[in-house]
Amino acid sequence: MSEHDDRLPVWCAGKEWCPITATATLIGKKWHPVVIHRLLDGGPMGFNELKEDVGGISSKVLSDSLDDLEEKQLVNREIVSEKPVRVNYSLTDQGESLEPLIYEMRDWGMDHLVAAEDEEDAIA
Amino acid sequence: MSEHDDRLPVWCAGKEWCPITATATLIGKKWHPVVIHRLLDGGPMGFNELKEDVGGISSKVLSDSLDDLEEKQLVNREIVSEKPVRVNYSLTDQGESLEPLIYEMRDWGMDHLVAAEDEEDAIA
DNA sequence: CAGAATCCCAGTGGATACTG
DNA sequence: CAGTATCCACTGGGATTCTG
Repeated sequence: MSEHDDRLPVWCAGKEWCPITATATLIGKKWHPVVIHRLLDGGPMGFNELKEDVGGISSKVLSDSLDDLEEKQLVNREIVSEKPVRVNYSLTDQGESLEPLIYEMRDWGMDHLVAAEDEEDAIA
Repeated sequence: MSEHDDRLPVWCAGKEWCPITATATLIGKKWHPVVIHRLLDGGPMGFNELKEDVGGISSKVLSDSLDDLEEKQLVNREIVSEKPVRVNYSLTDQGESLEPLIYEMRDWGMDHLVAAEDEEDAIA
């Protein structure tokens, strides 16, 4: 542990290191949570399979996202075969550990936003 | 319920409406999670109090964030007095319902990123 | 199949200064 | 006290095209 322990309350604030901001920085980009969710739920898979599964994402953006997630140690990239090229994406242990968080996001959305959508439909 | 129910698995995909992306859209901006966390943990408070509490955020950005959170129905803005101007920010019920998610973010960060920080320190 | 290369744009977020 | 007003730099993400 570092010297900030006596200054920083457990919950943190933005002044120094903040676990919430840190977490948000890791998975806060547009497609990251969904990509992780697909890998959690669908197991290891290839690039185009993942692309299909995520849906609505371009190759470039998925590629960028995967690069970022790999750099952040949340996703493993494994070359399975050379000809034809076959790559397998899976979650690292760190990535897998996000399971409760990702599911919490999904469940919250289901519980609190579906209803809102329906209300809007009702109004419209 | 709408007609997509038979096409969309419970977990969703990006193709149509996705609860994960929807949730991320709500709280995915840089300071949103921290602001919500401060309000969860510190109760209703005024603008500058919140600014201090969050730490490292400018007036403009906090103002923008609060506008956005208010528009998204996660935060209440209540004018308490006119002279001097006194405003009170608090969470709506919808905002409060994010408690498990926000705490999950905090806890995950504490559990999985503090160690990483320490490793980096060790290497450096 | 799994991307890389380019181009481009809108949206954040930060700095600074000012106000009712 | 609680913001606004500017200005700006950055970058994330989308469309399109090309490649080993």
